[in-house]
Amino acid sequence: MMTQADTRQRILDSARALIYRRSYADVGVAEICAEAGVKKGSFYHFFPSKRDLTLAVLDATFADLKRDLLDQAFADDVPPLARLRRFVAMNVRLQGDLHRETGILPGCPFGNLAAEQATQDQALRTKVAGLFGQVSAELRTALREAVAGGEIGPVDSDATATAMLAYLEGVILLAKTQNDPAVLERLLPAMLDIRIPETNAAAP
Amino acid sequence: MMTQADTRQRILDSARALIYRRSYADVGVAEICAEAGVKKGSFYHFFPSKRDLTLAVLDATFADLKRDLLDQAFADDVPPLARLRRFVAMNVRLQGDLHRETGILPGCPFGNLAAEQATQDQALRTKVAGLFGQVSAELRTALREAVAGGEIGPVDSDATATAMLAYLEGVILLAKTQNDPAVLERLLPAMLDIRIPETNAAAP
DNA sequence: CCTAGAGTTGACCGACCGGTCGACTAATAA
DNA sequence: TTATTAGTCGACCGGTCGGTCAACTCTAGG
Repeated sequence: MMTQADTRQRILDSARALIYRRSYADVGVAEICAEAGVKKGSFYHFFPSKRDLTLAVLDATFADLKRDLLDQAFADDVPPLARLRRFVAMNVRLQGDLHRETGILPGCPFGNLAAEQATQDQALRTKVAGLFGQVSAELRTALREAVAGGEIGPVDSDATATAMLAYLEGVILLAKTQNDPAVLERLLPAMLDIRIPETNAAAP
Repeated sequence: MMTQADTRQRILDSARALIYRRSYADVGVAEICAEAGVKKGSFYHFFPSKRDLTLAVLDATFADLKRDLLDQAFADDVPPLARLRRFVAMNVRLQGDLHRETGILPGCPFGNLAAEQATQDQALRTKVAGLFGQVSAELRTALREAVAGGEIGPVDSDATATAMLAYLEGVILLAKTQNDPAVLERLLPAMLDIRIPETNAAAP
């Protein structure tokens, strides 16, 4: 058959789409296999468990996110603050496109999984925590460069970056709850104004 | 027996605790019944379905939240901004206490459910959306009074209230992902600085 | 005292869960 | 040619899922 050894990839793709549009617990191995046109025996040839598959899905999702969103938004062809604006605009557009195409606003694949599984599966929790860390690192770099370039005053770039990520996640969650991309359009630009000042740890 | 007609309440309490510490999908009716010391048949005497039980759980959770958190934080014994500060402090303390007692940071019961079920169950989604609306209404009132009293400059109090709620949800989600209440302590106070200005819809 | 209905019980349902396994096929390497 | 091995397949596992049901007990009202 023309279906060579990309079986693993098809499983990965199906799982990613299904879990993203629904949830981890609500999508079974059997359904993933059916979508991928693969039998269950083959599934367990490539992945030792549904959990391990999900870990791989997270990595694949982040790889695409980095290529299509982070690397584009934070490219240094514009000043740091403009990169942040671009990042906001791309997030708004992304969820808006998804909503227009599917009728649902699926939210953030990482946030969704964390909310669902963080208290039950430490491996999934720490994996998501690591990916969040990579996103906030991009924000932090942009913030540092904005401070260094005098675009903004001094801030705790680490805390501010995390706060911006938190705000992004929260706005996306609210938009998902209302199934309305307009929430993102109205609220997300305020992410750019978040500032957490440095704590001067200067003891007497 | 002394277990009179509070059966319904025991089911409600067990379900609430289990779903909050784990997730909607991972907690089964059988487990809820076992915790409540009730047989499955009795469960379905009081609730037509697991979904309807969850709707009731959400209402009960919000009722307690309103009594123990919203009514306390937004009492008018202090100026509006001080109420917001109190609201922040109470949220930080609440999640911190939960983490200290159980070792896990369970996050927001509404946000968790929305992230898990918003794309699959419209009744649950709109229910959570309504509860979020009630929380942001409290924030909005405080903001309006802060503006009216001159504590802060003019803002779009509706958008700002929603943005504050989004930030709260996002910070709680990040803290849950890292299972670390320190995230809340460090980031949540910045909620008070969020401002979304009015859009002057003045057409020419 | 009798009846009606609320509440309780536990056995039971079909479907599905994540995961296993041994038989098989096809390609590769010695 | 033969031995090895990665990949495929589908039947199968015990357990659990949400939900049903007929029979039962208890209690309040007439």
